[in-house]
Parts: sequence; structure tokens; C-alpha cells
Amino acid sequence: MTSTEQTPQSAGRPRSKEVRDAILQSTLELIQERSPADVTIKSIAETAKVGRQTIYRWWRSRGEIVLEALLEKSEKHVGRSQTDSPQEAVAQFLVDTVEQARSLRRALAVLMIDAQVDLDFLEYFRSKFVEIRRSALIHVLEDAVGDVALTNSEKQFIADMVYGPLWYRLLVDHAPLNRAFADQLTGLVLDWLRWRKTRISA
Amino acid sequence: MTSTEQTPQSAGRPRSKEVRDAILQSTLELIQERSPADVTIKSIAETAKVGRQTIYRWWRSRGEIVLEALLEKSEKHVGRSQTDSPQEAVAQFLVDTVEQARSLRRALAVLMIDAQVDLDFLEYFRSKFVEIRRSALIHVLEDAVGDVALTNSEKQFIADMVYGPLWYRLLVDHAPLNRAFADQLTGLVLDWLRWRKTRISA
DNA sequence: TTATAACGATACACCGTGTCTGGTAAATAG
DNA sequence: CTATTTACCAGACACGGTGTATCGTTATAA
Repeated sequence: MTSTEQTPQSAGRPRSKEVRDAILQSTLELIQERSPADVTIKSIAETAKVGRQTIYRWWRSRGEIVLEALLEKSEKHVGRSQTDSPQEAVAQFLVDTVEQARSLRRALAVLMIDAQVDLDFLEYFRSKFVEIRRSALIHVLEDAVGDVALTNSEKQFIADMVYGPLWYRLLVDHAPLNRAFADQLTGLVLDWLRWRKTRISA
Repeated sequence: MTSTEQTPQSAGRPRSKEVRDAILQSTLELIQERSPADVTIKSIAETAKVGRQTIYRWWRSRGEIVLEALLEKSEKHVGRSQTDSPQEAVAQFLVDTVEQARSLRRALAVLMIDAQVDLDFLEYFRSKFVEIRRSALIHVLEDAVGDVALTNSEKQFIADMVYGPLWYRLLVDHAPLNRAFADQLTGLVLDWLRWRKTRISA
């Protein structure tokens, strides 16, 4: 149902990749420059020099556009750096995550806004974005705990403890999304993992 | 600048408390019944059977109305229950906080939405709501650590660790705001306090 | 009584929404 | 080559919310 899925080229004029990219690019630019309320479908169409109907043909809402733009951007950003230990991998993951959240702050806020207004999009946002990030974190953590099996409840809890404060800072903006914050998260997570390893699994 | 402040009754017809209450009450009702996008100034005025100008005279935005309604509601809810130990006070505080967040979920989401759209309101929301709650939590925690002095950084960190996951669950709605969640938070906080007490203060 | 300000109601210009239509461009099927 | 199909831009449309202004009224202080 999203614009990423493509029909097997049946008939008619094919979709223009240039137009699609212009829309996604213009959306991210507008978010940087304007207030969320001023990033409208109309303003996106005008900035991308595109007919408004073209946007409505491929996306159902502003949120879907922003989400697709972010997903495409993060795919290019998969340059994983080498680390010596699984613990360092956790630290690196959190530094990267916090830095990404900082640089994409405004776009992420728009995603969360639109998810609150549109329940269908909240569902989509959860499955295509939130859960992917949570799984990635948990994967890195499981490498760090070694052969200790984490329960489902523990996985959910630790994911909340990382992404909760992250989104909270991103939205409320009462404290910076900087290296110190990433280090605090790392400390908490690694301490918890250590404590978990030395415990007899019930 | 808010409607709670009153001029010292100079001249002219005084402000109607009935009208004010009707507006706040209608706002909370509408939030329960409708999507955030359908809770408009217009719909609030119609539901409260009030002129639209009357609303604009006392509040600058939808967010301010919702915030004032919530603040008034929580003031009536100050019935603190007695607890034996400071640790139990922490547990009780978190149970109450999670339960409040659950029951006021939709209104709180509207607050966060409006804070993202309007920077002035974000500032107001932080000072009149977020920081108050953070201070209350920290106050309860300081009773529980006894004579150990918490650094400012530690206070901010622990507040993020509680309110972060709370808002995250409230907004993303991937897991319930129930007693189990409150207990998880309590466990984390009390473990952290124990660990903090046994450490030499640097 | 007069001045002042709140209140309900209504009208207004403005803007974004989502849909539709017309004209054109780019592909496939026959 | 022609017919068909679909994408694309442009413009128009009705709808609804915004924030302001105005009018008649009501309630208070001086």
C-alpha cells in the first residue's frame, strides 16, 4: 500500500523516480526550515514543483512521506563501524542512535505528531519504525549478555529504558541529545546487563 | 497571561466562572470522544455553548486550555495516601503517576502534540507541567536516599528514566500503562537508589 | 446614570484539505 | 502506427477551522 511497492510494469506511463525523490527531499528540507504546522501537503508540492494529486496518489498522509524519507536516509547510513567487544558495540549503537535522533529531531517529532492524530499511521509507524529500532537494540544487547537468555519481558523493559528517555528528550527538549546522554544510557544498560548475568535465571 | 490570573476587579462585567468551567469540562469530554484533530476551538465553543471569542479572550491556544483543565483536575486529586517507609512512598508515587497517565492518556497526548507545533507553548508546558512532575518525583526520591546527596545530573537522569518510558508508552502505545509497568519502574528506581547509597560519593 | 468589560452570535478573509477534471507525456498491447 | 493505460501538472471546487471584528446584551464599579 506504500509507494515503495511497485507494480510489475503492466501498462501506462511509469512512475517518475525523479518526482518521488524531489518530494521526499523537499519534505525533509521543509521540516528543517519551517514549523511542523507549516509543513503541509500543499507546501511540499509547491517546493518540489509537483502537482498535489501526484502526492496523494502515492502517500496517504504527511506522516507516510516523512517516514519513507527517513527510512531511505537511514538505509544509506548502515556503515557499521568495527568494535572489539560486544559491550563496545552496545556503546557504539547508543552513540549512533542518539546522534541520529539529534540530527533528525524535527522529522522524528513530526512522525510522532502525525501518529497521535492518525491511528492507522500510528500502527504503521510502530511496525515500520519503532519495532525495527527496538529489535536492533535487543539484538546488540543479546550479543553482550552472551549465553544468558533474556525473557521477553526483560527485552521490552530494556528497550523502553533506552528509547523512552530518548524520545522524551527529543520531544520535551529539556536536555540535550549529546554524547553525555548516550554515555549515561550506555552506563545504565551495561550495568543492568552485568547485574542480569550474575543473577540465577528464575 | 493565562486565564488563572485575575485582575483586581477594576470595572466592567466580571469573568464568568460558569463559562470557564464549561469550556474546560467540554474540552476534556471532547478529547475523550473525538480524534485530536477534531478537538478544535470551534468544536469546544459549540460543545460548551459559548462564543468563540470568549475562548480566544482567555487562552491563546488549545494546548493552554487542555493544560489548565488538567492542572485543575490534578489539584483536586492531591489526596496523598499514608505510607510506612520512604521506599513505599516511591512505589506509591509511581503507581499513582502511571495510573494518572493512563486515565488522562488522550489529553496528555494532545498536550505533547501542541507543544511540538508551538514553541512558546512547549516552554509553558515544560515549566507548568513537566518540571513540576519531575521535581515532585525527585522530592520523593530524596526522602528515600536519606542523607546521601544526589547531584543535579543524577536527579535529571533518574527523572528521565521514569518519565521517559512513561511518555513513550503513552504515545507509542506498544505496551500498557498498568500496575506491572509501575512495578518495573519502581524496581529500577529502588535498585538504583540502593546502588547509589552503597557507593562512595565522589 | 455612565463607563467599562464579558458574553453570545454572526460575518469575514484566509488557508489547507481532499477530490475532480482537462490537457499532456510516456509507457505497453495489438 | 494506433489505441489504451497510467503518470504528471495545473487549476478549480466545496468543505471546514482559524483568528479577528462587530453588534446587541448583560453585569459590575464609580
